[in-house]
Amino acid sequence: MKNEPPPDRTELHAARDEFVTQWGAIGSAWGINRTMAQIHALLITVPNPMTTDEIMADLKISRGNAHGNLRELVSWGLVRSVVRKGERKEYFEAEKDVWKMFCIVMRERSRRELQPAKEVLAHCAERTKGLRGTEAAAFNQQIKALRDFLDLSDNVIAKISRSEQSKIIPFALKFLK
Amino acid sequence: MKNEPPPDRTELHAARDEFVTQWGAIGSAWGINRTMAQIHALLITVPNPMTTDEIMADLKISRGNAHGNLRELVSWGLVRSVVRKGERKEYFEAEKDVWKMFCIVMRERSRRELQPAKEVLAHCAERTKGLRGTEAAAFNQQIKALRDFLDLSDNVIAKISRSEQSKIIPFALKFLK
DNA sequence: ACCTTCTTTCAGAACTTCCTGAAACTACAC
DNA sequence: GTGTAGTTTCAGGAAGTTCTGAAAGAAGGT
Repeated sequence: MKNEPPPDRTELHAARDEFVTQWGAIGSAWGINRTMAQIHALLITVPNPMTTDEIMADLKISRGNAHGNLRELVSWGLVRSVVRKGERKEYFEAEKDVWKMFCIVMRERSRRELQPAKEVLAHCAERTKGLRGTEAAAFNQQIKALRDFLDLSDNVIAKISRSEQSKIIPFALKFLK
Repeated sequence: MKNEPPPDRTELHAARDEFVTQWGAIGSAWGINRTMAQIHALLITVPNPMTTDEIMADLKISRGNAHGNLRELVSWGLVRSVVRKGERKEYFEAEKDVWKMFCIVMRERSRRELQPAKEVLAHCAERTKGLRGTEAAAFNQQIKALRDFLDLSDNVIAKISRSEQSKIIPFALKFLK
């Protein structure tokens, strides 16, 4: 019941493997754990939800590794855990819509990295705002420029990711150039 | 000639130190080497170009470390080296315009990370395009969605960073939401 | 209560990335 | 050529990150 020989299964499997491997490498460059990127790559190109054990076997990784990274992906909202009725095992499936993936990542990165950055800047501005002298003025101005920029980024991300549709960007693109 | 006592130099210096430290930490989260982020933070908040030795002393880092990261910043285009006539030392100064910084970073990351990703996807699409079966079809479709998304991103980055002015974004922002 | 299946945790190992300090190199001046 | 000021390189070590495997913890079934 599990093995009607599917056409070109081997080649498809190999291609997916390549994608998973390479995607992991690319993830690293963006500050994302390699295994996490691999699990994600696997789940978005696979037709059905997978269990921890299947993922372990497929990627040849340990239980602890698979477990931790799956939790992380779930906490980002990129992966959901699904339970099939009558089964105790937990299955995992990824959000496959590329646009939604993008919005999730932007929202999360904004929350996790832009906000802290803004606080740092606010604090620096606070402690130097009373200082006199041209050097202090220049420092303050630079900090302000950075703050304004981050506020703007925040805004863009919020707006883009609220409008849950991909048509917006090609549309807005027309106004640029 | 070097030490007219500047107002609040100490507090300003401390605030800059805080900024440098924290910015380094934030850089890490974005896949950027901590020291590189710190040197950059230092150079964008300092009034005059600095030498390698001054940077080493300020950040308490080794010559090799300072040297390598300065080269890297120069190769990104975020820092320029300037030579003062009659002096043999090399001075470094950062691009301070936040908008230009942003464009540089986007262009570089696109070149260094988006392009490789696109090649990976192109190759995966190539090897599976002839396969039959619904699973292969789904795989192909997903790869295509990713490619389209990266192409779009490329476009956005190219257009935004070509129009060398920050007014564009707030303007385009009006059309969203 | 006990067994089975699945999940979670975590100490230490493996790996990767980054940094240091010293030596080699370059270029100019005398 | 010798000296001096500055730059570049790199082997080895330190620090940081990720992974493993085993053990402990749920949760349900009989």
